[in-house]
Amino acid sequence: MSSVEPARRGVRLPRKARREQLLASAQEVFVTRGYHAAAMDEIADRAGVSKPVLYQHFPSKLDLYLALLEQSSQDLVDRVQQALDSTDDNHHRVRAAIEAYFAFVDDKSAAFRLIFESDLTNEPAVGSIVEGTDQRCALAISDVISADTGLPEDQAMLVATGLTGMAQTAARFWLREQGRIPRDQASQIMSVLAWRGVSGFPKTH
Amino acid sequence: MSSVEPARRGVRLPRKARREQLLASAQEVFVTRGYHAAAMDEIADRAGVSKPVLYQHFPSKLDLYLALLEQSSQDLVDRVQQALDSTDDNHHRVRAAIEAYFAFVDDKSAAFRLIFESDLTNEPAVGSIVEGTDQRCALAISDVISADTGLPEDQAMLVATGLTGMAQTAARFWLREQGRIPRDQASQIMSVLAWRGVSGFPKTH
DNA sequence: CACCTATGTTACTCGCCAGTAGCATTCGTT
DNA sequence: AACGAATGCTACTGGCGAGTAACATAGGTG
Repeated sequence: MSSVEPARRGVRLPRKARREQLLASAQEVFVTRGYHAAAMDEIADRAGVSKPVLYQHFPSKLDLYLALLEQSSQDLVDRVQQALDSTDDNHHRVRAAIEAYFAFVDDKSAAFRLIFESDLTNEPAVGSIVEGTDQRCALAISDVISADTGLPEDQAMLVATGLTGMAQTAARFWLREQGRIPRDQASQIMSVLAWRGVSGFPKTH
Repeated sequence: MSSVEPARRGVRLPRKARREQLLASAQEVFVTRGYHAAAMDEIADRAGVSKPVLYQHFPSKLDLYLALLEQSSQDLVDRVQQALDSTDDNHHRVRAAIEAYFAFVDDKSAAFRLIFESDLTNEPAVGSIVEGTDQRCALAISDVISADTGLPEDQAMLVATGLTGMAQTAARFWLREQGRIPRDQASQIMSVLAWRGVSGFPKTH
């Protein structure tokens, strides 16, 4: 695992490559320590570089964090959107969307911690990204629900939000208990649960 | 609202009463600012008292926070347990348990922010309380599911955890959007969704 | 090869805030 | 009324960590 040991010092890198490396280091540190306990010195160290270099690439700790957060947010939203677009059978849609949450949580980058376990949600910029992520996923799901059931928008959005919460929580639980249940089976069970729930609402056509 | 304006200074209180008042002040501050942005000075101020007095009652900021966290954790677990004990009709159980989440989130103390939106989950003591809360609720639900369906324990726990996540997320969403859907109706919709989901698993008897 | 810019370093400052030392005041008790 | 214990206050320390000033060197280019 190259990601665990810090990079060697004294190696010069072109600006763009250094930036990418710094983002990777920052992601590891933020993900394991959280925002508050993460030290800019540690992030720099892990990239084999000193702190001022870090500040040549990012104006502040918050900006660095936001860059990573936005990236992870978009990643999740994309995964969910792709899952919904991957078929037009709603049963399969549910299956794919829930699997998307499991895959996101199972990603080795642990990016999900930034979104689902941020310790800076009181910072407005962070809060709005975190809430926005959930909202964008829920909106995509809600559109499908609205289109294929008689539920008014408000209620469809409530149901969709509940389902994202279910998927997220179940996926994180599965990750903690890894080994007891295979991923396929876990996400399958949750899909069955969710599908039985939503498929019972009145059809419009 | 007496809870908004700080208490008058210069009023002496017996130890026990002061402690309760400090806990109440701390709850307000932690809930609105989060752990990190909460200043011990502000907590003391809000109780109409100076900081050293606060330290006569609690040895550290963390201890103070933990005291509140444990209280809120127990509160939620109790509500869920009581909901499950309130009937032996599983349909009603689901309804009552989900309503418990909505009621907890709707409580004016906003205690739910401590549990569901803590910004100190990296502190082990805090993390274990927060996870433990979810786990204790899920366990209580899982027992019911296990007893009345053919699901093995692992899977029942997964389903139960997913349901707690759904209830929690939906309740918080409802709170943000307050006014658009009455609480009864919102928790009713989620109950229908959840009940259709779980009631489909094979019965043992 | 000499110069100049990119990249990088060491060693600070500066503000914030949890926690404390030492002193003042009220109030019940005798 | 006088004393002691409980309650409270002002004013500090000490450490941590984000952000910076000033200096150093590699390496491409004429």
